Amino acid sequence: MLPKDYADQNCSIARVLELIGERWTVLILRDAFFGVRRFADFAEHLGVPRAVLTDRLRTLVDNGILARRRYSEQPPRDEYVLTDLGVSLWPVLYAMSQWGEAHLSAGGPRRVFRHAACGTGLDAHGFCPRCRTAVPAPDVVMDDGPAAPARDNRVSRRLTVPRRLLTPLAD
Amino acid sequence: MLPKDYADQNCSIARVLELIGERWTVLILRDAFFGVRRFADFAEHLGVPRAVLTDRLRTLVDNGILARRRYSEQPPRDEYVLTDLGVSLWPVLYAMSQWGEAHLSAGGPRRVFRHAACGTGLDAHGFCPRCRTAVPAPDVVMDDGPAAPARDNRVSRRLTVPRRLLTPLAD
DNA sequence: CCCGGTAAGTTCATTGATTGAACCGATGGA
DNA sequence: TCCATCGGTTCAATCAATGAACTTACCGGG
Repeated sequence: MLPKDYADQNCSIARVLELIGERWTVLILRDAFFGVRRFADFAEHLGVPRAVLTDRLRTLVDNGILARRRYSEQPPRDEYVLTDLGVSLWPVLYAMSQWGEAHLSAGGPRRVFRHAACGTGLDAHGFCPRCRTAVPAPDVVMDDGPAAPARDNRVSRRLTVPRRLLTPLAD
Repeated sequence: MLPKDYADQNCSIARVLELIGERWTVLILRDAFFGVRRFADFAEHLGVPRAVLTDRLRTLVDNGILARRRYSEQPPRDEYVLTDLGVSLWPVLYAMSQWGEAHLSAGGPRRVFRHAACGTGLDAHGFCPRCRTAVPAPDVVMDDGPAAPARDNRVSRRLTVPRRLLTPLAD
């Protein structure tokens, strides 16, 4: 979105939008929750221009939402993983997902989310109805729903389900 | 943000972002929940360029999130109010607000939200801990928190608290 | 040694969006 | 008559996004 700042500094929603409100940023975070970590995988999966991806990853790292980690010294290679602060954004993403599934997806949900501990589907608020507890992102398992889309690119095919959130993509 | 579309059509989050992901849109919705309805009030409160406001309001109306209603025939004057579909976006806004208050606001929350029926503060998920129930936007009362900002413009001053969400601004 | 491939970027010209100031038309009030 | 309000539109200048090409470092094979 935006030149990114909102003068309307007083509101916490405006402050959040300054961190995650730019175009592509929320989709980058969604992919990070699903296990995408590498620059090339984000670029291929999202179709985002590489220059924009570079900028967004840098902003997220600067704000402590992602961490850049070296996973290979020779050759030098970095990956981007959600920090604890980043993981705590899950309720925002989940709320968007649920609204979209409820109001924009004819034929049922594309994806469903379950409590890893018991396998029960989460409710609209991210609670496990069986355990009567809020389920944080690391305890969520994602699976295909009845309206699951075709996996039409290499990254999508590596994004196998059922899959626990934050589990890195296999090669 | 953006040219507004995301080719990655398969994901419900991407679809939601196509509706509410452009710059300013979420802040327009926030104001609509707080009771702002008129073009001039949105423009003054947000500091958004009028041409952009026109475009965003039109997009939201076209997608059924806001409704345009005539509130005066002579002179002809329209206002913008949330539809039921728009009101159902509250959990998305609430999740953003809670994350911002928890992680970006030193000195406690700027705003607090209570269950209108019992006066109890809502938890991080929008539940009333006393009634053990999810609280929809029309049953939420907003109030100043310990870090409440100064009211530095005319619209802010008309945004009195405590205030039930969706209650229109008085003149 | 040379060639091809992968990963993670950078550069740059073109296109598109945002900004802010100015303008407009209808009405209402002093 | 003059000024103000409301709800916009218009337009030039600025800023951001796009996509293709290029770069650097390394690895593996022949």
